[in-house]
Amino acid sequence: MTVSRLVKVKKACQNCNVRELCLPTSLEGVELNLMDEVVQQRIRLQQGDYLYNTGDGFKGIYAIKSGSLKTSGITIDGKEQVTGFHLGGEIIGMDAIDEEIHACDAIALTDTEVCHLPFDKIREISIQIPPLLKDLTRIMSREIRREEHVLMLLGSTTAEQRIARFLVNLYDRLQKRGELENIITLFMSRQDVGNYLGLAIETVSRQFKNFRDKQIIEVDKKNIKVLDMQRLLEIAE
Amino acid sequence: MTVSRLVKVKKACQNCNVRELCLPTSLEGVELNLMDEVVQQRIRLQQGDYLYNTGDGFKGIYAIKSGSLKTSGITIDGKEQVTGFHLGGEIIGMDAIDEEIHACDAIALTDTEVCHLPFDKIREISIQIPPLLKDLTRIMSREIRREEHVLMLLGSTTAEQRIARFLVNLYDRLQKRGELENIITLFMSRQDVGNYLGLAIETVSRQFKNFRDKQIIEVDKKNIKVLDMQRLLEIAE
DNA sequence: ATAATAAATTGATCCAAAGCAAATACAACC
DNA sequence: GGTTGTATTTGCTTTGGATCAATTTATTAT
Repeated sequence: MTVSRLVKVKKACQNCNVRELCLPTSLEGVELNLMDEVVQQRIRLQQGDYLYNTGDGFKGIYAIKSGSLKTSGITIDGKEQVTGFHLGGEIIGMDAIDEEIHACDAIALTDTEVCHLPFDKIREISIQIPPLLKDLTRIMSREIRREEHVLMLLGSTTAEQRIARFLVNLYDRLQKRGELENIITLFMSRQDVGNYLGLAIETVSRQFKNFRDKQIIEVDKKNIKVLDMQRLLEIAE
Repeated sequence: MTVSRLVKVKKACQNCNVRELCLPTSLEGVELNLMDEVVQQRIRLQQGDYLYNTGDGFKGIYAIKSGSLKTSGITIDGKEQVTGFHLGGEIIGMDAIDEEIHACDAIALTDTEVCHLPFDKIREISIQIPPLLKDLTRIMSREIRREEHVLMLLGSTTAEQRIARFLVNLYDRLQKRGELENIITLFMSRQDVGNYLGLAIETVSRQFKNFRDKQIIEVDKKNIKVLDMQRLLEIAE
């Protein structure tokens, strides 16, 4: 099902123009340069579609144009473990470069558009255009640091602190992408939040209530309005 | 103190020969190729020495020849958070490539030797020798996957499972490096283990006792002898 | 050696978050 | 509209692991 979608999109959008079709406004210079040179196709995903599955052969990395995805692996005992949420302007799939096999699933959480960046071509062009090589290493380095950051996030002891840090992080990323002032759109389920943060969904729900009671946020299903960012930052520390 | 050590080593070991001086036997091909081209100096660290501090300017990445290090960041509220343990054959410092500032501390847990790999030179040579570019991206990809793996590790609910997974992971890495059969040498303190796994040191201690009572391991201070790997794997799942 | 300091273990208590269960809200479908 | 299935919230109970405190075991210095 996902595969047929991919094929269809491929036909519809060969060599699409980067600037026109595949550029989230939030993309920073490094991604922009890279994409400009190597983008070949745009892929549309509906909510729930897989961009790739664990075990899939590596075909390249993906720049997220719009929408959102989660990456999640399967632990040895068969349970899902969400390892990250990804927004427009970010690049995913770099964990598969080494072994040429994807080590996790990437699933669209909303309708999403990504640009496929064939990695062989990236390498090829990086040799011809040295500044692009710098961009490439910077992008990969950033991903390493992002994951280190998640590790720090999970280091917090209390559920309250984890949720606060999660919200602050998401807020920052959404604001950077020009989303509505003070609104955090949770594009993932409570289940995914809990899984990601190592908390039961009930705990996630109760912490939202906790912050609501303290007049720090307003919760309307998937939309969270931040009323008191100062307090939220204090709790996150 | 660390700085003076670095300077001293620099003088003693300029342009040391890679094959002779800086090669852990466990280094895989990709690191080996890379190092062969760009290694300039070897750095000796004593237990407790910092290879770099958070905020230090980025001077390059480091291939660990022998010994072990931990990387740890400081959370917003000032507490330490261990983000990884690193053994001979691994490469650290790649999180700083993007912003050219180290985002964490790297501290030697035992007497350690590392090879300094200036990153500008790596890029330069990668352009001249394309296979090295592939090696470089593979090494960075591997680091991304390693951190994803840690995230999965922390996803496990119970302390017992976390400790089991931690031991299995360490066992595998040490065996790959040709360490003694069935012996896991804990080169880090219980404090570090607990911090890394998000557990109190008392819990770490009690879980070791738990596995000891179950005849799964034998604990002699820093040395853990695995008596029943099957059981350990079952608990880790 | 012995003292002093730090690391690790063990015991006992307490609490935050998990687990269970039931109720409510939402979405998709006929 | 109503019905079914899913997601979320809320209440209640249980428990795993944190915390506090004391002891034992290492390590370092004198």
